[in-house]
Amino acid sequence: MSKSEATIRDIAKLLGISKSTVSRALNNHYDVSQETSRKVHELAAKIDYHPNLLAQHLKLQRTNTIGVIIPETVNRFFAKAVGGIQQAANNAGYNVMICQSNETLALEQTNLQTLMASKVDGLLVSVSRQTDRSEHFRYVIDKEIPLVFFDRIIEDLEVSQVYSNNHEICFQGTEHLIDQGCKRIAFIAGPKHLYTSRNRLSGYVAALKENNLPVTESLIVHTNYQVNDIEEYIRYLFNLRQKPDGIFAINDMTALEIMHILKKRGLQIPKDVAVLGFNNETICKIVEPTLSSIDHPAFDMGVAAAEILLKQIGNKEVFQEKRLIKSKLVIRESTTRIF
Amino acid sequence: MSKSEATIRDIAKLLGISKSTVSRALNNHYDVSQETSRKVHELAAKIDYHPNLLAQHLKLQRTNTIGVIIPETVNRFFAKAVGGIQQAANNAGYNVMICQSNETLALEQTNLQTLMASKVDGLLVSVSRQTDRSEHFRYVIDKEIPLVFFDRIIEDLEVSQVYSNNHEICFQGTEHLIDQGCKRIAFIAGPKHLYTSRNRLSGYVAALKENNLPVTESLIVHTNYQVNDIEEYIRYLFNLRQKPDGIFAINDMTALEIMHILKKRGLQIPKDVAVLGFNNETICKIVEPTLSSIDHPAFDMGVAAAEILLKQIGNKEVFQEKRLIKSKLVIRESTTRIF
DNA sequence: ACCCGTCCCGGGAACGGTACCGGAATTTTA
DNA sequence: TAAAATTCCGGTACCGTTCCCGGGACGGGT
Repeated sequence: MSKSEATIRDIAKLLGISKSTVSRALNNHYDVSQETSRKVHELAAKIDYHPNLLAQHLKLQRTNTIGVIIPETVNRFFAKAVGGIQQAANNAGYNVMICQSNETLALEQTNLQTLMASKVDGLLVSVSRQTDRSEHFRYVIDKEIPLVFFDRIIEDLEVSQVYSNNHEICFQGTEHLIDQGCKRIAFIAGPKHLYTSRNRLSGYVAALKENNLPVTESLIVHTNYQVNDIEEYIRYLFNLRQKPDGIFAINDMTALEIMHILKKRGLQIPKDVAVLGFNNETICKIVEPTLSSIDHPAFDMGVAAAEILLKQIGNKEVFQEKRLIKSKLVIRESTTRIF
Repeated sequence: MSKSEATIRDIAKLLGISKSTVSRALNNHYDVSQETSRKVHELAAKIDYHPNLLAQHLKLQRTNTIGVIIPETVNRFFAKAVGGIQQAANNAGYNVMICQSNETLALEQTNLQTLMASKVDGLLVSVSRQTDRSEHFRYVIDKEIPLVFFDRIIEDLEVSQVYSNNHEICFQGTEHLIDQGCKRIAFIAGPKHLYTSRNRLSGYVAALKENNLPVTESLIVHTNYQVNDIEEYIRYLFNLRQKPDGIFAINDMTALEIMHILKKRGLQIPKDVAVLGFNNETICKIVEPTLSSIDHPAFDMGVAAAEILLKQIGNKEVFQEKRLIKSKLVIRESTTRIF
């Protein structure tokens, strides 16, 4: 008895009415008398009836769930973004199904398949660092399933996107380092083809040019967001004839590791080398010296992405919205060389 | 045409056979000739047929998805655990639906409702820090839905659980501090009624008693995993007549903040005060001094929990499995006072 | 007395699959 | 050559909803 759930026709039978009437009553439709409606609701509560969402979704052809594909939950940026997505979705009565691509294209593709097979009403994605093609997303677009990219977007697809001012903020960050007297600024960049890292790098380059500093290829290091080979990069950088006096790192973890290595080498921060991170995690405030960073509003981006997607799911006419969520430069001790 | 998906009866019509045959062919059942099976598969591939999981699940009365309720994804422990869960689940052909309770009982309860309404095949949960009752879980158990707790478990429920040696490892950690010559060890504990923090605290107390040290109430501080009031706790601790010479903190973030505050106060670590963290995050290795910590195997716990749950979903006879995943003490500079 | 609205309600067809069961066609066995 | 077994397939019910459509009851207007 506790095995099989109560259904709408159990209520119908018990009340001696038809299941269509019960359905209408439960959905507070017209064409049902106050009296029967009350009886239905009472009985439903009594026998602990819960509608079977599977059946409902099959019939209604929508699932009230949105699918999310992110590279990794252990990446704090995405963990926070997921928080924002869930908040916005839940407020609108939607559920969220999260998949991780583990930064691989293959998993991203299969994630897409399973989410589509699950008939999600829309998709939120931030691509993996391997993703250098977009056919799988075109497929989604062809099927007219609402799709919104956030943070790591693909530009040449005609879909909505939530992005941040990567170029501008890195321009600003680099200029800040220049203002502090840095002449040779190294840039620890992300994977080359990734939207975010490409634009961040271009911001750095633009700032150098704007300030008549040479753009030195050897000072630009491309990483793949792994932490393990940082030590080697640093060794390389500080074996150059002219060593860097400032480092702009792609994320805070990398920046912290760099600071650690520099300190071991007897270098002072920010006196000998200024270090600027990215993401502005809480750790920045409680490290020695405190780490300047770029505040990258993950939660807000998640909220924005979800909002746009939900709007898109509501309206059937397709539209494209590109929303900018600005990052901000947060200056702390690690880049303060002028008092 | 691209709007409505191809169905099993489209294939049937096109091939002039019945949909039951198509269904059998697609599922590689018996009772269908090689010839027709081939034709069905070819056509399915050609018209890009994908089975509608909603319909399948409704008919089959199972969804191949497991529900997960965790306090927060931004908590790295749970982010990692989710990684393990997803890996194990995907390997077994299961999907994962993740919900966050945001550390509140209310959200935990509604999460449970939505997951059950979605007809997940089983549930994996780590309770919120507010959770001090278990009725909502009893409800799940009554419905005979497989349920496995991990890390933050509820002991008095007869369900499977994956836990770690909280008591033992904190005993060991505390004894390590004692071995390093600490006489007055403060313990920054978590919420009182939480399984993990309760047992960690008891391990600390047991170690003190075992080593004939007094258990001083004023050295035990209960936090709620928020970071903001740490400064006040430290001020309190170091205003005591006899100040602590060792601190065992509930997590690494707290430990780091404590180190930061102590350094600002001119205290040396580990000379004046030894500090021991919990979770062994990567940051421990790149901070000054490097932070000793407890390695708490999140990923493995996630894998174990998922494995047990899947086994439970497979077998219909209910059973209870309690699996221990051991934490390990990792000693670094912050607690090394004897050379 | 008839017609027409309004108010409720029930029957039944979907949604897209799966599975039981029965039966026709073909092959094997007696 | 007839009976039995095997192979393959179709019809149909069902999973639990929603919704369209038709219709009965009742009342008021002509």
